[in-house]
Amino acid sequence: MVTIYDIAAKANVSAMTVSKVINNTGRISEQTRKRVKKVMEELNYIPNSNARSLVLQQTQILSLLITDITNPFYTSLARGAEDSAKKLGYRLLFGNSDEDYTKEQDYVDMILSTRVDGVLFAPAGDHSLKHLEKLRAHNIPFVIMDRAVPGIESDIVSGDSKQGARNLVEYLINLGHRRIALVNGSLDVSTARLRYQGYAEALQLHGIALDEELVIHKSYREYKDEDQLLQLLQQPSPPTAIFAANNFLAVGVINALRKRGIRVPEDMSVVCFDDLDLSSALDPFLTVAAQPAYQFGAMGIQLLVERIQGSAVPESRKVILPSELIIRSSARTIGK
Amino acid sequence: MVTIYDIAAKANVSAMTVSKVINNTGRISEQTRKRVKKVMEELNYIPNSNARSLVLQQTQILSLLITDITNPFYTSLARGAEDSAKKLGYRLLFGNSDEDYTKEQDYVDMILSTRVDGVLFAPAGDHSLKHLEKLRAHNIPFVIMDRAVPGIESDIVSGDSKQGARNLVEYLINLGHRRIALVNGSLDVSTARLRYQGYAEALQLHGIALDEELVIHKSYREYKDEDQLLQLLQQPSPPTAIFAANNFLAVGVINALRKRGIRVPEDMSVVCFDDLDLSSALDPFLTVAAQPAYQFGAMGIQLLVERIQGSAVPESRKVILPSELIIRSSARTIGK
DNA sequence: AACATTAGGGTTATCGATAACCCTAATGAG
DNA sequence: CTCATTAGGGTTATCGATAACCCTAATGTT
Repeated sequence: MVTIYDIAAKANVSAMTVSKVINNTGRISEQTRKRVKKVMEELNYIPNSNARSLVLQQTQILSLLITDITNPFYTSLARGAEDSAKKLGYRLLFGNSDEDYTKEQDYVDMILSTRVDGVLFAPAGDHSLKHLEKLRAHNIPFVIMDRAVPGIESDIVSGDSKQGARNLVEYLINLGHRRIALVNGSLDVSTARLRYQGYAEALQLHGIALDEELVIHKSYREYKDEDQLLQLLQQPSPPTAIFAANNFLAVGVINALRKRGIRVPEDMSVVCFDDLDLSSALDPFLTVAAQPAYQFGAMGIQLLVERIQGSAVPESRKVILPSELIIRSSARTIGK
Repeated sequence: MVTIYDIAAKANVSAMTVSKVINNTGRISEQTRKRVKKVMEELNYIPNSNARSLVLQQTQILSLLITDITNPFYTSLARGAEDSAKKLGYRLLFGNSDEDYTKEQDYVDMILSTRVDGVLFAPAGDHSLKHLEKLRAHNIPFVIMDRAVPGIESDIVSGDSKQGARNLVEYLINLGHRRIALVNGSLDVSTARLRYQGYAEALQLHGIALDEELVIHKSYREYKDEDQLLQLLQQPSPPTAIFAANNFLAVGVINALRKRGIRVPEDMSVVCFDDLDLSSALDPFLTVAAQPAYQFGAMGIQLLVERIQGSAVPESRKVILPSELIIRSSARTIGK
């Protein structure tokens, strides 16, 4: 690999002069500058960012840790983050924890040893606390995405899970549904708790008793376990509608229903949080509370960079992006 | 940040001893080793991989450059690559070129300056040649994914686009279709050329003349331009079936058709390359030639690491993964 | 004319870790 | 008892780039 010393030798200057040309600092005559630049091109010089980072104590790299790269919500978020990072002059190091705390821990160590300038962190859940504390202990700025983690104060960009859930459930109630089931994510994820609360509030507001028999808490990703769903349906007074707490759960629920010959929406209404992008483009079927995932990422990077550059207020900032109720055809009036 | 010198001072040894403990090299007594390790934990030491990379001349980082992070094909591929990289002890630096040569170039420079050990490269198209040549000029090993680039010899993992296309078109022919349109990607992408060839061969094999009026070449991502499609349909002898060269194009085509009140598959059959994952899980509708995207990534990393570690044969290796024809309901027998 | 500036560039130390080599006391061999 | 080994660890130089400071000749000032 060619280094600034190679350039220096060939251009008959010192390495420092080359460095000054590269960074546009110091006093260099136009003549010398041109000569150096020409040699740089001839030798195909590419600066070594490891060496640079070592002395500058900064890398111009941000890390984005998401929990599921196959989920459209996170890939849209990633694109928002990437575009925003690029605009601000940062590179992005992606990580994918697969909703797995062990993988998440590995990534945190990797992040620390890479000395990234900051982290956009979508936590797997409440137990991510110690990973965030580790980042903080090492003074790495971070912004939390999507899921709040009790016990940690920080900038965060999230959706309005409670309100979104309320909107969906009220929509179902307005269609005449009274027995509404909730297929939720794990309760150690903040969004799952809030969606549960929104669900409960909507019911209460309309004088409907919350029946815990109608609520399942599993994981946002285990959308293939059908046993619990079966139990749900075999109750004396089964639900007429199901609120799935995210897109993957909705797909799992609908698949399971169809396998049993239960049609959606004819026999069962289904709504969910998060849109499906391509799916919905192909077939506008699922009624959802869609979140502006791209904005999540773009906004997150912006907050993060402000934090890194010290231009942010000292207090932590909470950005809550509203979700949009998109009514399609997976739910219908009860009885008809 | 804590360095090995801090550890050394507190443990009353030299920095070199700490380094030896970390890397398990040299001769260190069990007693000293334990003492050093204890101090490392107390101080929460994390090695600086930039410093390490500088002297070792290797980073343990691989780069994965894809062309569209919102396409399920590439996200599955990314997961395969990630799992495989992790297993082999490498970190993964993602990049997303958005099918844009300029972005791709930026990423190549970034990759070079990061001094990654190797690159898994999904090229935007034929003009990626100069980017690959640049990598080669700098002696960075790479494996090409999905799309071959004329003019460059290298390891490559790709699908069998020609065969997959033939299968799809023959399937349509067997259903009785004779007027079959092709909505293709840009011809400066190898897979688009091969899918076109497969399409042509299938027609020829069955004695059907290829009518260029039925062929559109656009981009794999511009699936929203409906004008050309309109022309296609307004011909004297319009097509009865459409072969879309990838999943996004299929979605665009179907949307455009529906907007005009043309039903799929009743009025028009549609098939395509690449599956839609979530969509297909929700609604097994599109008949597709599905590629094993996860294997693409996993296999790619494996080839790459073999290349890096010098355990590969000197000749470049071409891995071709077959696609699978999945028949669902977006195409039907003509006339019925 | 004498001194102060400044343009243009060079020297040296440093970031954190490791390779290559060196050193010393203790142990072993004969 | 004497010399050779070895266990255990330390010294020094190096990776590539930059910060901080230094140096010299030319230019400007009064």
